[in-house]
Amino acid sequence: MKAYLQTILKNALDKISPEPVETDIIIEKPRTPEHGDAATNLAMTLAGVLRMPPRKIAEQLIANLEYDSNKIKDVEIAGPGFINFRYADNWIFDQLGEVIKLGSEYGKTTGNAGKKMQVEFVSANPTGPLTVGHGRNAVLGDTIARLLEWTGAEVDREYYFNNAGRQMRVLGESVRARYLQLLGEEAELPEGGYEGAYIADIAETLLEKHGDSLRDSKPEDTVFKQAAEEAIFADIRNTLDRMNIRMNQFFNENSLYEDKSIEKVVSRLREKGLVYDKDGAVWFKTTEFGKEKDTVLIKSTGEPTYRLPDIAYHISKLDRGYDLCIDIFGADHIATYPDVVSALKALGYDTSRIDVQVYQFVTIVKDGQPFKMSTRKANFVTLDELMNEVGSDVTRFFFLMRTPGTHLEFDIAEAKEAGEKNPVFYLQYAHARIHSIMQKAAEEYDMKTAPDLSLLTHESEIALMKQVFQFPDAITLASEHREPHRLITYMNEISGHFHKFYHDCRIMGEDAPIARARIGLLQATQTTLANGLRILGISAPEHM
RNA sequence: GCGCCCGUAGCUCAACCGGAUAGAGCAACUGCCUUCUAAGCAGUAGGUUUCAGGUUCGAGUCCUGACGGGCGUACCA
Repeated sequence: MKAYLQTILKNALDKISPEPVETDIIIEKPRTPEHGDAATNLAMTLAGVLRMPPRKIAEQLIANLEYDSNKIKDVEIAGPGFINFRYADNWIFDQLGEVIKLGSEYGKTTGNAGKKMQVEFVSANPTGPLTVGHGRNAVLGDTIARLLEWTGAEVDREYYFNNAGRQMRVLGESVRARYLQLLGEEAELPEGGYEGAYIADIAETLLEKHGDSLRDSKPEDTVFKQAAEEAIFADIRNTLDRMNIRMNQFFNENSLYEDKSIEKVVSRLREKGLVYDKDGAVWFKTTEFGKEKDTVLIKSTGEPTYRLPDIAYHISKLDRGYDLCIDIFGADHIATYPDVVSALKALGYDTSRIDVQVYQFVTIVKDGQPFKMSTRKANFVTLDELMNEVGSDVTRFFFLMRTPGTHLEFDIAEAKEAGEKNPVFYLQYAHARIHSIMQKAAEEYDMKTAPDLSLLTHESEIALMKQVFQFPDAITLASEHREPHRLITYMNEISGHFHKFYHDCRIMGEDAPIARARIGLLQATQTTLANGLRILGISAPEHM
């Protein structure tokens, strides 16, 4: 419908304008029902270009507007120059029939059909369990991937990690210390070691597996680190699994060293004259790209900084042929990606294929106080703990319901108490209620007969139908902005319209034709709710 | 110091490239279950969108400055 309105408006515009006008035609759903079902501000945006008052332009547009009366019932000028449209009844009923027919496919669009995309997210190094601090990243990345899938794209979910750095070395040494302690030896955690109880657990399984044969091990022996990495990754995968997140690939930073891509990046940049040696280190001329200082790529110790593998990693992504690569980054990475983009651009890559989404940090509030988390010091609330308390639906919903760009306050106590008050239940309850009615109705009415949907004339029925039709637009909007909360806003609205309808209109006890028509509307609504919840990765329960 | 992000009801947050009367939930108050799930519905109250200017037909949204908060600004990741 949106596209249809844009087309007929464009045609009308071509007729009244002496010269072709290039402009985006914006169709919005007005806030208040009195302003119709759809509206455009086209006449107002054109006032400057055409040098005419907006209302005058609107009049001419309408005079030249050719539309199908089976789709549009009414067009009017309102306010300072808005053009408001009202949908024809026939169109509404036809659409509802379509929704019922499409079922679990309803809402899928083709905007990104044929495109291969990748979302990289979580990407926490395996030094400890996933905490609520990782939660926002994990849920945003997965849901954005789902949204893109619904717009037709083929999407890979990738987890990037590094198991070779100093962090991991300290992790291994921490496990070794705990292992020796279990053997009764005097052993201390290394400087900055990991204090969490999970380290001792890993040491214990090593003891069961190897007995005391590792007593004479050296700190640099990798058996401890490997055991830790395996155990922690198993834990992380399990946590992600509980949240309905399944990665397609875990990408090890180390492979970029093994296949020499790191070296190649440096030599390629050097060829371009963007790299030089100074004080034993290798520098990247970021001043060429407007930065105040150049940046070190390889330290004088010979160890690269994280930027270098980051560049090589993004080259790998682009070389793998993705049309679009989305990075989900916390605000702490905000300063790093411009260097990556600069390097890629300098090497001739099309950086429009890279899309960095930065979300703001979550402030954890515990016992009424801001709570600073540290994996090393084992000051954290894990996602598993949170899910044990409130389940994965509430966990996902909580991280999705707010704009990624604003700070989010996460009060542990509040989340745990959420229980019946949680807004996710508002959506799920609507779904469960419909299921319950449908079951009862199936006993009473013949569900096989085709419903006469034109019997749906109640104010609440009309409002609900129109809300159902907004679903594909809501998905498109959320996926284009990479903002899942926009879909949640929509889901809240449709749930509200359903609950109102439920209150105003009955099924059971009504005459068969009207009951049958309402069941059709319920079916479409339930489909929409179920599909929306599926995109959000939240269950659509049949009973509550 | 400099850069990026944020500031909306008592609290947590919406507001679709700048559009019509800034909306929800929680908390408070008032009604609605002998009838399909009251985890619901209807209503009342709550706002100088942090502040001061500017841009224009129109600003919560864009620009400048101030104030407040977060994050960067490493040969840490």
